[in-house]
Amino acid sequence: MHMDPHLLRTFVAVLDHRSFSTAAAALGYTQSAVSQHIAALEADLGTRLVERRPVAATPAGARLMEHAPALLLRLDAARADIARLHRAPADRLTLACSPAALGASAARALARLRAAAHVDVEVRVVGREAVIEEVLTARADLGLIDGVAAPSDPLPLPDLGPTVTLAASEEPLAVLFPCGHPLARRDAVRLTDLAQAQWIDSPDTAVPLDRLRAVCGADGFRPRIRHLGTDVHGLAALAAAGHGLAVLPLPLAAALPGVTPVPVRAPRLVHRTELLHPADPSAPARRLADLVTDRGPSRSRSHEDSR
Amino acid sequence: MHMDPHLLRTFVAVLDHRSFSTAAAALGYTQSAVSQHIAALEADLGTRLVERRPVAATPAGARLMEHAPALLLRLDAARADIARLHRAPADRLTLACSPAALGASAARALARLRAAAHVDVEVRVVGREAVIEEVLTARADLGLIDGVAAPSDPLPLPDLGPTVTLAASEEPLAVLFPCGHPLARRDAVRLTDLAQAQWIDSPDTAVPLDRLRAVCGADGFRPRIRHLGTDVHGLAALAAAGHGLAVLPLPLAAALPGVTPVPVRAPRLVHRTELLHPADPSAPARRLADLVTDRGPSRSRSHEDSR
DNA sequence: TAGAATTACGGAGGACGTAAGAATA
DNA sequence: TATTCTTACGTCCTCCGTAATTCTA
Repeated sequence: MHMDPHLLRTFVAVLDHRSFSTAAAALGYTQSAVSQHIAALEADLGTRLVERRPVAATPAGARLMEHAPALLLRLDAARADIARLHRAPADRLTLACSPAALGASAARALARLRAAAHVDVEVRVVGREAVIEEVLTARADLGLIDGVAAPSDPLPLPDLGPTVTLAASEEPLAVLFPCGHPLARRDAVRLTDLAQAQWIDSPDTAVPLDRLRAVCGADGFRPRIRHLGTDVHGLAALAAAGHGLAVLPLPLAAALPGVTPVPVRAPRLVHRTELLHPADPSAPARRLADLVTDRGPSRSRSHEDSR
Repeated sequence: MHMDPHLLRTFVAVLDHRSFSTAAAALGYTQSAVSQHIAALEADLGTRLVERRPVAATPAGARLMEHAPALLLRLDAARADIARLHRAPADRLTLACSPAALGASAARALARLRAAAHVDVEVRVVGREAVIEEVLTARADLGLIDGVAAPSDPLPLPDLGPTVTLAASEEPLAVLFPCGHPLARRDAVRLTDLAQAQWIDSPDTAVPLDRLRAVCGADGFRPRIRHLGTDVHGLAALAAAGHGLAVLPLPLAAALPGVTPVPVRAPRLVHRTELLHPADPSAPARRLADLVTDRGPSRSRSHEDSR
């Protein structure tokens, strides 16, 4: 009865679904049970967490929502971590991948691995958060995740537990302009000059706008339309049609039809791809990690040895 | 019954105490209950987690130990975060502080705050992990934590949830030599040259040796004796007596008796102090934060907005 | 053989479903 | 008034303590 994971799970489900009843259905509970769960949590914490009709988080509930999903994820990660110990090495390697992380170098490494080791590889392209989730919960053996950072800085990844990140590659950034756009003929642009432009918010495919805001230390980058999913070509189509701008790695952007990528000159940033793997990856996973990073058995920074 | 926090709590206690019975006493349970908790966890995860007589973690148990304490801490953090919302602003400000973080600038800021705002301040000096714990669980309003990093790099802090870090200050590093030591007359030393020297492991007071190893990318830095607690002068006494070397910030080290601090030339590192505070600090806490960092109301990097 | 963990068992309390009752759009 | 959440209540099951049992240093 004391912050039970079940309670947290239904709490999250209720806010996700904005409804007790559909949350109950999703979890296989009765509406009544869900109601009791929320009531129990609220009694335990001594505050109302959820506003009913319409269902929404109270300030306290919003606070709890900053913790609960991470807690539940880590709980699953713990279970997965232990399960991994007693699991036969799979014959197939699963790689979770954010769209812009699946660049040429990763593809080449995969090809080499399949040729050399005759390992079946499954590549699953998902959003960035999902990459982390899949690696932590062992639904994927490895993850490739992309983002922007200052050159040779690590990506700021949240709360990974005993997981290891390995730098994979850095590439220049580019802004996608529709072909024929006045700025499309420039050699380079400054992101800060474009803060007031029209942007496409494509948090899972391109660089998320809030990340741009953070990294430029500037406001702006207001989304004009929102693009969900992990389809790079769909994003390119939107950009080509003039719906707004987006930031992608230059090599990837250069291969997209209908858009002209213009390198980002300032601030000095790179598109960085990192390889995520559990603390003790399987042998083929380790193999692939070495291939992707293009170096021999290698040092990597771990997340729990810090301070 | 599904990875209940209670079970995790007793699991951690059992391994901490290396005994079911003393863990039971510490938790206010019966030995029997503890035994049942462990059995339940092991049944749930399908593996033995604890070796009995002597009590020790199995490999799977060690895995779980990489998650359980963090989970429990975050659980407490969530509760504390919510409690903070409905709590009257305290008349007293509590600052948790790692020993080497309490430098001159922090002391000055505290003095100014007391003078300007007539706020009672309680400073509690504890180990680095405890600083994080106290801030997350709202036992302290603010935390000052120190460590080494490359210049203007953030400290690598684990899993802080919705917490904000604010750069406070950077200072040169120094190695503590006993006065009269042959190297004590040098202007500067390289840490890597000293990897094979005798070291004092003082993880809570000086820079932890494993951090030195990580940051130098070198092995060595073997502990000769271990110094626990948070007493800088005790550490200095040990160093002065020639028991081994330790790394501290230069300004602090210069004020210690019996030792000669020699600046670290390479690798290019700084002693960095960061101020930790919850996402919505109380007004006096915010005030102190601004004083410590010596700038007006200020931007800060948050931990959950990443990617 | 003593100290320490496990197993057996019973009672108290918690959790969930059914169903009836309030509340709001 | 219809939908959605809450409350009431009964049943089942879980949890923990007592106490007897087994294990091992």
